[in-house]
Amino acid sequence: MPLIEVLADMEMAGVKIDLSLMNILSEELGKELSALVKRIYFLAGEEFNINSPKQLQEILFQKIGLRTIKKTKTGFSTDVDVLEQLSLEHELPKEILEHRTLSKVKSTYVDALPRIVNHKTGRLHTSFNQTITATGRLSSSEPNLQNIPIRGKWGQRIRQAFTAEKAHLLLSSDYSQIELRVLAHFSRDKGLIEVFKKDGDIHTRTASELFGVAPENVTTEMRRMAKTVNFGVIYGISPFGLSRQLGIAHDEAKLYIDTYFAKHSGVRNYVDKLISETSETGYVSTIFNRKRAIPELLSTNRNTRHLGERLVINTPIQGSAADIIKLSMLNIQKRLKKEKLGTRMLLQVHDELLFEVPEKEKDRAESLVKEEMENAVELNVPLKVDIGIGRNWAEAH
DNA sequence: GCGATCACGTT
DNA sequence: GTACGTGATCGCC
Repeated sequence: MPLIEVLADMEMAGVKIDLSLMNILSEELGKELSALVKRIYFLAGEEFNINSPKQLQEILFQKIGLRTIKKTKTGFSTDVDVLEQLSLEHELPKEILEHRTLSKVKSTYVDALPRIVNHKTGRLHTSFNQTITATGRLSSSEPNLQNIPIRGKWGQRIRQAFTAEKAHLLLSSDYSQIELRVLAHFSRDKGLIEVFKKDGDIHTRTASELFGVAPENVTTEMRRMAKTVNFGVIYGISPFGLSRQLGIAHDEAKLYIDTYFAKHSGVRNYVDKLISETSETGYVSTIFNRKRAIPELLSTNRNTRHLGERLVINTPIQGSAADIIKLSMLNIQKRLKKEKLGTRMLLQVHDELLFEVPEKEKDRAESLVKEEMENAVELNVPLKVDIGIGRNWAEAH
């Protein structure tokens, strides 16, 4: 609960937005969108509401006669996975996807955020909610500043609009692989501990194990797949989920998972033991003893039970990472005050903190933040923090 | 105006 | 496959 004061400070501080850049982006997006709309109407042979999944379904599956791939409660899905498959057979789905991306960026961020800039401060003030999530993470709302785009051209340009005050810089500090380090800690898995103690590349190491090649022979593609497997482990992996995520066969996904657990018996034993213990106690705990009941584990429904198993695995990891960054926020705020620095904490995005730093304080702030985050707790592997500094959030990252 | 639905942004 | 919040559409009150 002492975190409340830190959160209140962050909410009151707010973050500066470059409104003229947002305006430029809005106009560019508007132009690109209207060109797309024209092409889409031409390819569809008629005008319709592109933002209506219902109308889009009729065009794709009835008028054009493309194959249906998966169902929703009320009809056939037109989500990104479906449209990507359909783009192999027709021009239209590709244009729809592009339209979706641009209209999401425009309506949710570029147009919405400037409308709610505070008139007195000229800044954007979010609410950080402390009692919403099941795992102990924070959430952010009105506006949600924890889901600002980062990928692709438009993600970068939107983050360029999050700027520092005059004579200030933005400093972004993020925990490197905190969830996998927490897993290494809980599971005491020898391989995981070794790679983090040596500060090795975890995804390359996993790829080397999964594909049976030396680390120096790991290809980009192998590393990409291994990265997905590592994330899968945190989420409570299943062959079904992994095969869908990687677009590979169920059997191949199962092989990767089996190989992973064969190479990481510490993780396998940890997961097995945790699930059986949780079946007895009914709840899991984080590193600071935050608890979450997992009634799903005892469900008679197989899918719900499997969901319960994933929650048992994921909650202590995600929740412990949340505990750790919250403690570091408290310690950082305490030191900033004690040392009378002008640096202000602005945002928390689960494993990242964003600060606004007076230019002259840059080096002091950097070492203070890094030290407090890396030493917030002592695990049986080191915690590592990457820091970036720049005029805007894109540069700082 | 409200809620359900679909879709999609982040970690 | 975890955890969230928001926008657009659409049917209903």
